[in-house]
Amino acid sequence: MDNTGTERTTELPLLEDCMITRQILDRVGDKWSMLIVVNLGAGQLRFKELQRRSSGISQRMLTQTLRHLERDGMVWRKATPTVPLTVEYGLTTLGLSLLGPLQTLVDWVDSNRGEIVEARSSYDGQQENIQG
Amino acid sequence: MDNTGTERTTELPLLEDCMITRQILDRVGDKWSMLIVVNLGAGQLRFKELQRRSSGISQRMLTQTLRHLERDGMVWRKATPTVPLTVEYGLTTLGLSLLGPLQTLVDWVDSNRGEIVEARSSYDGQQENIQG
DNA sequence: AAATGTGGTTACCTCCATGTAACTTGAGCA
DNA sequence: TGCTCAAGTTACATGGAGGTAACCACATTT
Repeated sequence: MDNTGTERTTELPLLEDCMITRQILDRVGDKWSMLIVVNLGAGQLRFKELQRRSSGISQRMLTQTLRHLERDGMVWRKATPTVPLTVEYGLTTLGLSLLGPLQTLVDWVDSNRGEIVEARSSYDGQQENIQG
Repeated sequence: MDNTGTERTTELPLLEDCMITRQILDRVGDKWSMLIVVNLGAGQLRFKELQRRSSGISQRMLTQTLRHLERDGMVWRKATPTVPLTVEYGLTTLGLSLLGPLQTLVDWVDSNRGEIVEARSSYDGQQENIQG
């Protein structure tokens, strides 16, 4: 209900929505976000434990990914001022609700991995024949 | 279970599968693939028509994205040697089967866009207070 | 004094996805 | 002679995602 300047209640919703959708899907499609969400799906975790379970991620990328997810309201962060510092991360209601759609996609990949791999070999084989 | 070199039928499926899953999700998450798949979802299209419907994509990226999707067995290509050349693109059975999971994800984003945008504003507001 | 552990930040570098623009092919058409 | 079309290919430039490694603060342990 906040109109900047003159009323624009239902104006060009498609273009802006499309951009936001793309931004969000970019997040879903980035290298670590989905892994983090899935890893937090089982329950809250501390930073180091989360890093251990997300094999290969660096501190820098874990922090960055968590910040992005926190900004988007998928993940909460709770720091306890013990020594050393204790920080817990977990999924918000929003984050939890993403697990379903995500799982649908992962299941699809699992079901079709064979066919995709086969298609790739087949395609690459063709290319060999065409090129040198 | 560890045979290096000899028979390896169901060996370390997790690691390799995980990588392939990631590769495929990377494709899903790239800038144009999903748009192309959705645009082809309604039926086969010629190159230029597909480009027109995928607002903003360049010839180069359209070709590249289509090649990737073709390689993964999602899209078929049929060139007819007319003059000028006529090329039709469409979704394979595999590509069509992806539409469902994709739609699930897009629907989730549509349902939660408001909450995400709000979370972002809120988060950015906090940051302003903390930083200068 | 020095190492350890947690949860970061910062500087720096590299590679790749993407963008822009020019060129190609081959027939038709002016 | 040159322009146009479709469907690309190629060369070149660039931004940003991601990686590496060093640094920090603080208290405890060795």
